[in-house]
Amino acid sequence: MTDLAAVLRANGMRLTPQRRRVVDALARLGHATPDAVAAEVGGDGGAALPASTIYRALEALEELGLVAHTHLDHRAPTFHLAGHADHIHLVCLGCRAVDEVPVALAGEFVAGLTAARGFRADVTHMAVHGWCASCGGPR
Amino acid sequence: MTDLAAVLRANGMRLTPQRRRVVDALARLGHATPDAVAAEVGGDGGAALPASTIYRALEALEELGLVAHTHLDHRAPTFHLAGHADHIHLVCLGCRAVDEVPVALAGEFVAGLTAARGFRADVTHMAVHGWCASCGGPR
DNA sequence: TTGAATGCAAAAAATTTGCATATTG
DNA sequence: CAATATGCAAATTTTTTGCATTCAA
Repeated sequence: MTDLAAVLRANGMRLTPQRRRVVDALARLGHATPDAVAAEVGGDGGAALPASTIYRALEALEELGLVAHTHLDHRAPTFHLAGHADHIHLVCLGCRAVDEVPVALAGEFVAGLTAARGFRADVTHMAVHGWCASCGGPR
Repeated sequence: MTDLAAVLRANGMRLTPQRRRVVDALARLGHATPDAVAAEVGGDGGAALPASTIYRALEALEELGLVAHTHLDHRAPTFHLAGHADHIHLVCLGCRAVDEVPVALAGEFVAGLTAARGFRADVTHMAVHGWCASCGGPR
């Protein structure tokens, strides 16, 4: 909480009520598109925020690593709080279902990337596409 | 080649010169956004194709598993031929650089997903975000 | 006080859709 | 021939930008 303000301030940024509302919305939703965030923010009785504010807030928060995003589907990016990111998304190309698995499953993979390229993967941003148990695969 | 036509026909679809040009463009580019495909298709001296045709061609080809896409950056999806997908993309959140590593690195990870959920991951569609060796990471 | 953020409105992008017409198989 | 695709133009959707004004620190 106050930590939020601290991180922002440490980077010459400010904790505005709008940004707080965006963070709260993400906390409630788990993960959501900018559009969904806008709807949630406006839904709590408060006045809706203009799209530009939502986008700029998400961008600012992401820059500091407080928020991250993945692409679960074709269009719209899906944002979530860094703290909420405790799972990897499995997106079925057949039925579009989204499943989640613990990040631990990718442990070796991540370690391998670091070893091979010095790349520190943020698996919490990851969406893996493929075919779920019920779907046939490309036909 | 003829295989392309065969797969399309087997699904009640047709191999039109436009679709062939889109496939050729992807083959030349490796991977590209719909916009880049349009530019490449138009660049070879041939007439440019309307955006809708490009989108519809990519959609049709993707449905059959002949083409796939990833999200290397925030916006635009990046398409590539199924055959070209022999690597995983590492996208640096710091400098936006895109590196590639062999899919083999994810072997165990993929196997784990299948074991845990019966999910057959198509790693060729995967983009892993994180921080490259030269970039500091979230600050 | 003072630079960072917001609101608004307008501009850009990026996709999608309707439909008459042209084409493939 | 008959059903699938294309071309075009218009409509959507999504995201970005400019700027005067407000507000957090």
